[in-house]
Amino acid sequence: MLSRASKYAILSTLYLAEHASKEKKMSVKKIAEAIDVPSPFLAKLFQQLVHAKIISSIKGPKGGFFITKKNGEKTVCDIIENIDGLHKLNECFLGLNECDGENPCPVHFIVEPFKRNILGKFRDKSIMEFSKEVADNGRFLTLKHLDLD
Amino acid sequence: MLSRASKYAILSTLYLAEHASKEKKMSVKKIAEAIDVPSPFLAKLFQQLVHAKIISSIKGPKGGFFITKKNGEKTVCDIIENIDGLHKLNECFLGLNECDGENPCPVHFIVEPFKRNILGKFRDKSIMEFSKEVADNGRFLTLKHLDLD
DNA sequence: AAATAAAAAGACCTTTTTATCTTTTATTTA
DNA sequence: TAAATAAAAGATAAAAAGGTCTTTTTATTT
Ligand code: FES
Ligand code: FES
Repeated sequence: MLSRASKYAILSTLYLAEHASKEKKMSVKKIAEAIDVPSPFLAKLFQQLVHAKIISSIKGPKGGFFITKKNGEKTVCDIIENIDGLHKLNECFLGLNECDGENPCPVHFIVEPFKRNILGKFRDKSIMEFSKEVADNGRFLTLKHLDLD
Repeated sequence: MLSRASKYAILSTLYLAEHASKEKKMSVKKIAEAIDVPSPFLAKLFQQLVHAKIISSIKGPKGGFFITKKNGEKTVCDIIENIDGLHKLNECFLGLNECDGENPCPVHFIVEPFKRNILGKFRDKSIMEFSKEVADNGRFLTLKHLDLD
């Protein structure tokens, strides 16, 4: 449904929202390490997110990425839109050219409520609100801590 | 979530279930045309499905693909398992290494019920039953008929 | 038996996605 | 001002997914 690129971007941005700020910027390397994604790839993605004003960056020593108040008002939807395109969230589960109730595929009426639900989740809360909720509810952005094997 | 390969395989098999039988076999070409998928690609997929005893085939003139009573007892799950692997239906929506309620990602509790639902749909009905339901409820396997533009 | 129709098998090609590497630019600090 | 640090930009590479083509095998029809 979502590309890896989008998934990396979402998790990394939420991580950034929780752990960085204008006063405490973070380098790509640190973030990539923290949530276990390939850092040069993440660097590319972050470039796009900066461009889309979803996150901010400053070059040089003591530089890095962070999220301003303004940035934090963007949504997870905005991330997806800028990496994959929003249509990726609305494709037919079985690959029909369109997903709509007029011409439903065999699983449309199972899939459609889910899609509405997740779209709402990604659209109706700002990244800052979403991030707070994630932290409050003890959701995970990585399972790195489980690699005890 | 599912690869195109799986989607093609599911749609084509359901089409076969509805339109072919031991007495009325169908060639790849006809099926591919009917549901609008690339025929050499579908040929490959059907090879795998024959191997997995999900569909049957006879070579030569008057040959083609069809579904026996025995075949019809398989499930859509079996198709997915043989093309993509079932794990594709159980991956974390945001790409965490595992999807489980002990270590949920930010959207786990939205995604998990949907996954259970769709898995049930694909597992608890035989392909023949599923196909009948699809026909009875007027679900579509292609939107070819809409290409009036 | 010869011609033909269709699947099986496997090699091959193309595009997209994922990932890396290198150079440049901006900023800070010593 | 020089050295160091970190992002920006862009070229490149590797892998996976998607798709095509050719040859072989099998069955049927004439
Ligand atoms: S038509 Fe297939 S999911 Fe809506
Ligand atoms: S943990 Fe992400 S969907 Fe279950």
